Amino acid sequence: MQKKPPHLSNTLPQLGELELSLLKALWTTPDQSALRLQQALPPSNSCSLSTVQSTLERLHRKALVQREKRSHAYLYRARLGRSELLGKLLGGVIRQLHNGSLDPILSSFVDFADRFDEHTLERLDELVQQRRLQRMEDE
Amino acid sequence: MQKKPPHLSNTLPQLGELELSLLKALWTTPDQSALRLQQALPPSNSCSLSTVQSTLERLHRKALVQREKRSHAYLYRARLGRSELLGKLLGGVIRQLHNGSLDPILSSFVDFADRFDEHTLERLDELVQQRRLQRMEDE
DNA sequence: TGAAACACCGACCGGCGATCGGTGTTTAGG
DNA sequence: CCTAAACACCGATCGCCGGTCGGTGTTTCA
Repeated sequence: MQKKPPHLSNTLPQLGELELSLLKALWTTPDQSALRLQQALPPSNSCSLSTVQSTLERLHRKALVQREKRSHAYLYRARLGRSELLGKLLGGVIRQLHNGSLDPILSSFVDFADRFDEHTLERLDELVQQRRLQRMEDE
Repeated sequence: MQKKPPHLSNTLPQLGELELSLLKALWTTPDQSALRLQQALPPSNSCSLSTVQSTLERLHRKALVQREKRSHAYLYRARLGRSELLGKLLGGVIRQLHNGSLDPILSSFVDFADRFDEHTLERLDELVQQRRLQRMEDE
Protein backbone atom coordinates (compact mmCIF):
# COMPACT_ATOMS: atom_id res chain seq x y z
CA MET A 1 0.00 0.00 0.00
CA GLN A 2 2.70 2.39 1.00
CA LYS A 3 5.42 3.58 -1.33
CA LYS A 4 8.97 3.04 -0.37
CA PRO A 5 12.10 4.66 -1.76
CA PRO A 6 12.75 2.00 -4.35
CA HIS A 7 14.52 -0.97 -2.97
CA LEU A 8 18.02 -0.07 -4.21
CA SER A 9 19.78 0.08 -0.85
CA ASN A 10 20.60 -3.51 -0.27
CA THR A 11 21.39 -6.08 -2.91
CA LEU A 12 24.48 -7.96 -3.77
CA PRO A 13 24.49 -8.65 -7.50
CA GLN A 14 21.99 -11.52 -7.33
CA LEU A 15 22.61 -13.98 -10.10
CA GLY A 16 20.19 -16.41 -11.65
CA GLU A 17 20.94 -19.78 -13.06
CA LEU A 18 21.22 -18.82 -16.69
CA GLU A 19 23.30 -15.79 -15.87
CA LEU A 20 25.71 -17.97 -13.95
CA SER A 21 25.86 -20.48 -16.76
CA LEU A 22 26.80 -17.78 -19.22
CA LEU A 23 29.44 -16.37 -16.93
CA LYS A 24 30.95 -19.78 -16.52
CA ALA A 25 31.05 -20.22 -20.27
CA LEU A 26 32.77 -16.87 -20.61
CA TRP A 27 35.31 -17.78 -17.99
CA THR A 28 36.18 -20.90 -19.91
CA THR A 29 36.28 -19.19 -23.30
CA PRO A 30 36.28 -15.41 -23.45
CA ASP A 31 35.12 -13.27 -26.35
CA GLN A 32 32.20 -15.29 -27.55
CA SER A 33 29.15 -14.14 -29.43
CA ALA A 34 25.63 -14.60 -28.15
CA LEU A 35 25.05 -17.32 -30.70
CA ARG A 36 28.14 -19.29 -29.74
CA LEU A 37 27.20 -19.00 -26.12
CA GLN A 38 23.73 -20.25 -26.80
CA GLN A 39 25.02 -23.25 -28.66
CA ALA A 40 27.52 -24.12 -25.98
CA LEU A 41 24.92 -23.98 -23.24
CA PRO A 42 24.48 -27.11 -21.13
CA PRO A 43 21.26 -28.85 -22.21
CA SER A 44 19.90 -28.26 -18.71
CA ASN A 45 19.30 -24.65 -19.58
CA SER A 46 19.08 -24.47 -23.29
CA CYS A 47 16.94 -21.65 -24.59
CA SER A 48 16.41 -19.38 -27.55
CA LEU A 49 18.98 -16.96 -28.84
CA SER A 50 16.81 -14.06 -27.72
CA THR A 51 16.87 -15.31 -24.18
CA VAL A 52 20.62 -15.55 -24.21
CA GLN A 53 20.83 -12.06 -25.62
CA SER A 54 18.61 -10.44 -23.06
CA THR A 55 20.35 -12.27 -20.28
CA LEU A 56 23.68 -10.99 -21.55
CA GLU A 57 22.12 -7.56 -21.68
CA ARG A 58 21.19 -7.87 -18.02
CA LEU A 59 24.70 -8.98 -17.16
CA HIS A 60 25.98 -6.01 -19.07
CA ARG A 61 23.78 -3.64 -17.11
CA LYS A 62 25.12 -5.22 -13.96
CA ALA A 63 28.63 -4.54 -15.24
CA LEU A 64 29.50 -8.21 -15.07
CA VAL A 65 30.31 -8.53 -18.74
CA GLN A 66 31.72 -6.11 -21.24
CA ARG A 67 31.18 -6.30 -24.96
CA GLU A 68 32.87 -5.13 -28.08
CA LYS A 69 31.50 -4.82 -31.55
CA ARG A 70 33.30 -7.12 -33.90
CA SER A 71 32.02 -6.33 -37.37
CA HIS A 72 28.32 -6.08 -36.57
CA ALA A 73 28.08 -8.60 -33.81
CA TYR A 74 28.99 -8.35 -30.16
CA LEU A 75 31.66 -10.34 -28.47
CA TYR A 76 31.15 -10.72 -24.76
CA ARG A 77 33.74 -11.09 -22.06
CA ALA A 78 33.47 -11.37 -18.30
CA ARG A 79 34.63 -8.27 -16.45
CA LEU A 80 35.46 -10.15 -13.29
CA GLY A 81 37.25 -13.44 -12.92
CA ARG A 82 35.63 -16.21 -11.00
CA SER A 83 37.62 -15.41 -7.89
CA GLU A 84 36.92 -11.74 -8.04
CA LEU A 85 33.22 -12.32 -8.39
CA LEU A 86 33.34 -14.76 -5.56
CA GLY A 87 35.10 -12.20 -3.43
CA LYS A 88 32.46 -9.64 -4.24
CA LEU A 89 29.65 -12.02 -3.38
CA LEU A 90 31.31 -13.10 -0.16
CA GLY A 91 31.82 -9.47 0.71
CA GLY A 92 28.15 -8.80 0.06
CA VAL A 93 26.92 -11.60 2.26
CA ILE A 94 29.36 -10.66 4.93
CA ARG A 95 28.41 -7.02 4.94
CA GLN A 96 24.78 -7.98 5.41
CA LEU A 97 25.44 -9.92 8.55
CA HIS A 98 28.40 -7.98 9.77
CA ASN A 99 27.92 -6.63 13.19
CA GLY A 100 30.88 -4.58 14.20
CA SER A 101 33.16 -7.47 14.86
CA LEU A 102 34.52 -9.57 12.04
CA ASP A 103 35.34 -12.43 14.33
CA PRO A 104 32.16 -14.39 13.81
CA ILE A 105 32.73 -14.16 10.11
CA LEU A 106 36.32 -15.32 10.16
CA SER A 107 35.36 -18.03 12.52
CA SER A 108 32.45 -19.15 10.35
CA PHE A 109 34.77 -19.41 7.46
CA VAL A 110 37.37 -21.39 9.35
CA ASP A 111 34.51 -23.60 10.37
CA PHE A 112 33.46 -24.03 6.82
CA ALA A 113 36.96 -24.91 5.73
CA ASP A 114 37.39 -27.35 8.57
CA ARG A 115 34.16 -29.15 7.82
CA PHE A 116 34.69 -29.25 4.10
CA ASP A 117 37.25 -32.00 4.05
CA GLU A 118 40.42 -33.18 5.71
CA HIS A 119 42.86 -30.96 3.89
CA THR A 120 41.14 -27.67 3.37
CA LEU A 121 42.07 -26.18 6.70
CA GLU A 122 45.74 -26.84 6.06
CA ARG A 123 45.45 -25.37 2.64
CA LEU A 124 43.87 -22.27 4.09
CA ASP A 125 46.73 -22.03 6.52
CA GLU A 126 49.23 -22.19 3.69
CA LEU A 127 47.50 -19.43 1.83
CA VAL A 128 47.40 -17.24 4.89
CA GLN A 129 51.10 -17.71 5.54
CA GLN A 130 51.87 -17.04 1.94
CA ARG A 131 49.92 -13.82 2.01
CA ARG A 132 51.54 -12.68 5.22
CA LEU A 133 54.99 -13.20 3.78
CA GLN A 134 54.03 -11.36 0.67
CA ARG A 135 52.81 -8.49 2.76
CA MET A 136 56.07 -8.24 4.63
CA GLU A 137 58.00 -8.11 1.41
CA ASP A 138 55.87 -5.25 0.20
CA GLU A 139 57.09 -3.03 2.99
CA MET B 1 6.50 -18.52 -23.01
CA GLN B 2 7.79 -21.93 -22.10
CA LYS B 3 7.19 -23.46 -18.72
CA LYS B 4 10.09 -24.72 -16.74
CA PRO B 5 10.22 -27.16 -13.85
CA PRO B 6 9.75 -24.47 -11.24
CA HIS B 7 12.88 -22.67 -10.35
CA LEU B 8 13.63 -24.54 -7.11
CA SER B 9 16.97 -26.02 -8.07
CA ASN B 10 19.23 -23.18 -7.18
CA THR B 11 18.61 -20.76 -4.34
CA LEU B 12 20.37 -20.04 -1.16
CA PRO B 13 17.85 -18.75 1.38
CA GLN B 14 17.65 -15.22 -0.06
CA LEU B 15 16.93 -12.73 2.66
CA GLY B 16 15.33 -9.33 2.33
CA GLU B 17 16.01 -6.30 4.40
CA LEU B 18 13.15 -6.61 6.82
CA GLU B 19 13.75 -10.29 7.26
CA LEU B 20 17.33 -9.57 8.18
CA SER B 21 16.31 -6.85 10.57
CA LEU B 22 14.00 -9.21 12.39
CA LEU B 23 16.62 -11.91 12.59
CA LYS B 24 19.07 -9.45 14.06
CA ALA B 25 16.54 -8.41 16.64
CA LEU B 26 15.96 -12.05 17.53
CA TRP B 27 19.67 -12.66 17.87
CA THR B 28 19.92 -9.80 20.31
CA THR B 29 16.84 -10.78 22.30
CA PRO B 30 15.27 -14.19 21.72
CA ASP B 31 11.67 -15.17 22.39
CA GLN B 32 9.93 -12.01 21.36
CA SER B 33 6.40 -11.55 20.15
CA ALA B 34 5.55 -10.03 16.78
CA LEU B 35 4.40 -6.88 18.50
CA ARG B 36 7.57 -6.44 20.51
CA LEU B 37 9.60 -7.00 17.39
CA GLN B 38 7.63 -4.42 15.50
CA GLN B 39 8.12 -1.85 18.20
CA ALA B 40 11.83 -2.50 18.46
CA LEU B 41 12.35 -2.13 14.74
CA PRO B 42 14.84 0.49 13.58
CA PRO B 43 12.93 3.48 12.22
CA SER B 44 14.50 2.84 8.84
CA ASN B 45 12.14 -0.05 8.34
CA SER B 46 9.23 0.53 10.58
CA CYS B 47 6.00 -0.98 9.33
CA SER B 48 2.67 -2.31 10.46
CA LEU B 49 2.22 -5.25 12.75
CA SER B 50 0.74 -7.23 9.89
CA THR B 51 3.86 -6.78 7.86
CA VAL B 52 6.02 -7.97 10.69
CA GLN B 53 3.77 -10.97 11.13
CA SER B 54 3.80 -12.06 7.55
CA THR B 55 7.53 -11.55 7.35
CA LEU B 56 7.95 -13.75 10.40
CA GLU B 57 5.67 -16.25 8.71
CA ARG B 58 7.98 -16.27 5.70
CA LEU B 59 11.00 -16.76 7.94
CA HIS B 60 9.16 -19.58 9.59
CA ARG B 61 8.46 -21.26 6.26
CA LYS B 62 12.16 -20.92 5.48
CA ALA B 63 12.91 -22.63 8.77
CA LEU B 64 14.90 -19.66 9.96
CA VAL B 65 12.78 -19.02 13.02
CA GLN B 66 10.79 -21.30 15.26
CA ARG B 67 7.82 -20.24 17.34
CA GLU B 68 6.02 -21.37 20.38
CA LYS B 69 2.58 -20.48 21.60
CA ARG B 70 2.72 -18.64 24.85
CA SER B 71 -0.86 -18.25 26.01
CA HIS B 72 -2.45 -17.25 22.75
CA ALA B 73 0.44 -15.35 21.21
CA TYR B 74 3.54 -16.58 19.47
CA LEU B 75 7.05 -16.11 20.69
CA TYR B 76 9.64 -16.25 17.97
CA ARG B 77 13.23 -17.38 18.17
CA ALA B 78 15.97 -17.71 15.57
CA ARG B 79 16.80 -21.29 14.67
CA LEU B 80 20.31 -20.46 13.55
CA GLY B 81 22.83 -18.23 15.22
CA ARG B 82 24.38 -15.43 13.27
CA SER B 83 27.49 -17.46 12.55
CA GLU B 84 25.61 -20.51 11.49
CA LEU B 85 23.50 -18.52 9.08
CA LEU B 86 26.57 -16.85 7.75
CA GLY B 87 28.19 -20.20 7.22
CA LYS B 88 25.13 -21.39 5.35
CA LEU B 89 25.08 -18.35 3.13
CA LEU B 90 28.79 -18.55 2.45
CA GLY B 91 28.37 -22.19 1.62
CA GLY B 92 25.58 -21.31 -0.79
CA VAL B 93 27.56 -18.69 -2.63
CA ILE B 94 30.56 -20.91 -2.74
CA ARG B 95 28.67 -23.88 -4.08
CA GLN B 96 27.33 -21.76 -6.90
CA LEU B 97 30.75 -20.76 -8.13
CA HIS B 98 32.66 -23.76 -7.00
CA ASN B 99 34.58 -25.38 -9.75
CA GLY B 100 36.22 -28.50 -8.49
CA SER B 101 39.04 -26.77 -6.74
CA LEU B 102 38.44 -24.86 -3.54
CA ASP B 103 41.63 -22.90 -3.90
CA PRO B 104 40.14 -19.88 -5.60
CA ILE B 105 37.61 -19.68 -2.82
CA LEU B 106 40.10 -19.87 -0.01
CA SER B 107 42.29 -17.45 -1.80
CA SER B 108 39.42 -15.02 -2.37
CA PHE B 109 38.70 -15.10 1.28
CA VAL B 110 42.28 -14.53 2.30
CA ASP B 111 42.23 -11.65 -0.11
CA PHE B 112 39.14 -10.29 1.48
CA ALA B 113 40.62 -10.53 4.94
CA ASP B 114 43.83 -8.91 3.83
CA ARG B 115 42.08 -5.99 2.21
CA PHE B 116 39.68 -5.44 5.03
CA ASP B 117 42.07 -3.83 7.45
CA GLU B 118 45.52 -4.13 8.94
CA HIS B 119 44.74 -6.75 11.53
CA THR B 120 42.21 -9.06 10.04
CA LEU B 121 44.68 -11.33 8.33
CA GLU B 122 46.51 -11.92 11.61
CA ARG B 123 43.26 -12.58 13.33
CA LEU B 124 42.36 -15.12 10.69
CA ASP B 125 45.71 -16.76 11.23
CA GLU B 126 45.07 -17.03 14.94
CA LEU B 127 41.72 -18.64 14.38
CA VAL B 128 43.15 -21.14 11.95
CA GLN B 129 45.91 -22.13 14.37
CA GLN B 130 43.42 -22.41 17.15
CA ARG B 131 41.24 -24.68 15.09
CA ARG B 132 44.14 -26.85 14.05
CA LEU B 133 45.19 -27.38 17.63
CA GLN B 134 41.68 -28.19 18.60
CA ARG B 135 41.51 -30.74 15.86
CA MET B 136 44.67 -32.48 17.04
CA GLU B 137 43.29 -32.74 20.52
CA ASP B 138 40.17 -34.41 19.21
CA GLU B 139 42.15 -37.34 17.94
C1' DT C 1 20.36 -8.04 -54.30
C1' DG C 2 18.73 -11.23 -51.33
C1' DA C 3 19.34 -14.38 -47.55
C1' DA C 4 21.62 -15.18 -43.28
C1' DA C 5 23.26 -13.35 -39.06
C1' DC C 6 22.52 -10.64 -35.74
C1' DA C 7 20.79 -6.60 -32.47
C1' DC C 8 17.04 -4.39 -30.45
C1' DC C 9 12.33 -3.74 -28.60
C1' DG C 10 8.60 -4.89 -26.13
C1' DA C 11 5.74 -8.34 -24.00
C1' DC C 12 4.56 -11.82 -20.63
C1' DC C 13 5.11 -15.15 -16.78
C1' DG C 14 6.03 -16.81 -12.09
C1' DG C 15 8.28 -16.02 -7.79
C1' DC C 16 9.49 -13.20 -3.93
C1' DG C 17 9.89 -9.57 -0.45
C1' DA C 18 7.17 -5.97 1.34
C1' DT C 19 3.03 -4.06 2.67
C1' DC C 20 -1.46 -3.68 4.61
C1' DG C 21 -6.63 -4.09 5.87
C1' DG C 22 -10.13 -6.86 7.46
C1' DT C 23 -11.98 -10.51 10.13
C1' DG C 24 -11.91 -13.71 13.32
C1' DT C 25 -10.41 -15.68 18.03
C1' DT C 26 -8.35 -15.64 22.54
C1' DT C 27 -7.56 -13.26 26.89
C1' DA C 28 -7.92 -10.63 30.75
C1' DG C 29 -10.21 -6.66 33.45
C1' DG C 30 -14.18 -4.82 35.24
C1' DC D 1 -20.18 -12.82 32.10
C1' DC D 2 -19.14 -9.45 28.75
C1' DT D 3 -16.48 -6.34 26.39
C1' DA D 4 -12.26 -4.25 24.68
C1' DA D 5 -7.69 -5.11 23.72
C1' DA D 6 -4.35 -8.14 21.85
C1' DC D 7 -3.33 -10.93 18.71
C1' DA D 8 -3.43 -14.60 14.58
C1' DC D 9 -4.86 -15.52 10.11
C1' DC D 10 -6.36 -14.65 5.30
C1' DG D 11 -5.99 -12.68 1.19
C1' DA D 12 -4.84 -8.77 -1.84
C1' DT D 13 -1.72 -5.62 -4.11
C1' DC D 14 2.78 -3.72 -5.58
C1' DG D 15 7.30 -3.53 -7.72
C1' DC D 16 11.38 -5.98 -8.98
C1' DC D 17 13.80 -9.60 -11.13
C1' DG D 18 15.14 -13.65 -13.83
C1' DG D 19 13.65 -16.12 -17.66
C1' DT D 20 11.43 -16.58 -21.99
C1' DC D 21 10.18 -15.30 -26.63
C1' DG D 22 8.53 -13.30 -31.13
C1' DG D 23 8.84 -9.77 -34.24
C1' DT D 24 11.21 -6.25 -36.67
C1' DG D 25 14.83 -3.91 -38.07
C1' DT D 26 19.86 -3.55 -39.66
C1' DT D 27 24.28 -5.15 -41.18
C1' DT D 28 27.10 -8.28 -43.92
C1' DC D 29 28.58 -11.12 -47.41
C1' DA D 30 28.24 -14.52 -51.05
